[in-house]
Amino acid sequence: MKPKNSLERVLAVLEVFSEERLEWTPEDLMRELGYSRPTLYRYLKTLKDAGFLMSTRNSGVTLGPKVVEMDYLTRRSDPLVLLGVPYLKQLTAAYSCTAMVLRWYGSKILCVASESSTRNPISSYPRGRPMPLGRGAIARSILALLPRPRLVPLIERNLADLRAVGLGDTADDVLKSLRKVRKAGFCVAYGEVTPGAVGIAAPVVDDRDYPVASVCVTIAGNLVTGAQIDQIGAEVRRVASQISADQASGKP
Amino acid sequence: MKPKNSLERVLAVLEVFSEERLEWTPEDLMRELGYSRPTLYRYLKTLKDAGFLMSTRNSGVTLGPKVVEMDYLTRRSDPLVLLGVPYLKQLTAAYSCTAMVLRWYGSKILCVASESSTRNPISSYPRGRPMPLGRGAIARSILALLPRPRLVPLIERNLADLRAVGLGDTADDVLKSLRKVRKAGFCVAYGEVTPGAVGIAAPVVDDRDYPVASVCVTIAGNLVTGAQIDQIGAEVRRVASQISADQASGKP
DNA sequence: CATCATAATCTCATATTAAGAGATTTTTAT
DNA sequence: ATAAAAATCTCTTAATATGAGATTATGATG
Repeated sequence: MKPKNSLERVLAVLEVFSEERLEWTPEDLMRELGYSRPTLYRYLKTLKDAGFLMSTRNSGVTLGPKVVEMDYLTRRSDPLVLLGVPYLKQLTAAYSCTAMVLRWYGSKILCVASESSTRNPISSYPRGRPMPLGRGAIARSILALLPRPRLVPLIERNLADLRAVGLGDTADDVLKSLRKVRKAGFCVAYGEVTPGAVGIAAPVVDDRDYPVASVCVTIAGNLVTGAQIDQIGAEVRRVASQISADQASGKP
Repeated sequence: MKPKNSLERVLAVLEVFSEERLEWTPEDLMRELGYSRPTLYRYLKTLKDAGFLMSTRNSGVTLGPKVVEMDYLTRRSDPLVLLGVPYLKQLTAAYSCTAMVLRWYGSKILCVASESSTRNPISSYPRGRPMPLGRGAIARSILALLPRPRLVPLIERNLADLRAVGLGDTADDVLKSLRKVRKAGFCVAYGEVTPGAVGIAAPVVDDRDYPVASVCVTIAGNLVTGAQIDQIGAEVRRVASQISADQASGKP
């Protein structure tokens, strides 16, 4: 997993930025990445000139405006966003809720589109914030479709969380639970990510039935009955499979 | 301006994506950038693995999810966003308008934060979309503070637009107009970017009085009188200089 | 399902150029 | 004005990025 060529080494600089560490000094970067002083400064200069990084007043660096510009372009080009948003609007029109499309990439779940019809949306996962793998309907709707060899290590890495939300004590139990999710075609979770919020999610798949995203409706728990949840679930599943089909056929 | 080292050459791949061209085929990239087939594919592989690009179904590439993730981090780290948003909320609470902070970077103006208190905001420039340099209060509020040698080529490149909005016929006339803007400390424009919308903008500067951003209030023209515009202008100027001060002192 | 067309990867010799130690210059703080 | 810290420069050497062409995947089509 260690960067080999100089291309990967430059990009590795951008990898170290995280919610926990939004700003880095050259000194710390040298230590973290093991680059020599001239090399690191060369990299930083290149990345700053391209707008990926910018300097802070304390001679540190942060992510820069080029990122903002590219994200705007992503909003206009990502097929899941373009296809998804109209459906999300349908869902938020029908229910007082937050509706989202979340991408499965690397081993992360990332919100890419979000619509709300409630005054103060309860979701704490806006566009771009990675979601936990071990909690919530979204994660499970995706995990349920992963091939076993890919799935097992992920389960093991998140077993504590998965256990906490009652998916089973052992990895095998979790696998069994996920098989049920797979069969149902959607997944419901009560307050696992946000207290008081019910999550209802269904997977979006590519032409090989591999999961690429999830559609999720988040709604205040005290607003819905069990029957309504089933109804919403069916609708979310419909939307997700619709997006899957649109996507596979190159709709937009 | 041509990329020299391999670092810049990889990053140049990301530069070709624009609102006009959101998807590229390897073939077109080879032609556009002049890279050989193996080299280009090597670059694409690296960028895809890092999540900066992703493949489309027609064997093309688009910007990828890593961009989305980084933008989220940018929203949490950019001092102008962090400092600016509370002020923007003040402004939108006081008037029925859209209030924004826009960065000056490269030779572009980029919205980085935006708040609205109107039902259907009229602004067509959301976060990440570059604004034209020759039109609007925002552009002028920034141009007015640029040192002459930096400014003149920009004026010449945008003279058609600048003339169209009545800034003057020659570059010299434009310079004179900008001097007035500089003196006033804020700038007003009527429907230059969006028909029917009045833009009121003031510059944010660094500790050397170099412009780094602009604060702008956009409001429907039929909602405000001349006197109110002056009042808003004073307030926008106050906010901009407040952000400038906060920023220079490392407030957040 | 075989065949063809297109897309992507591989091989390998060579020239290019990244890298780093250490010195030097520039910037910032006091 | 002076010291401390930050950033850049120089130059040699080893490392590696490059591209022509061949090869292998992948996908489309009848």
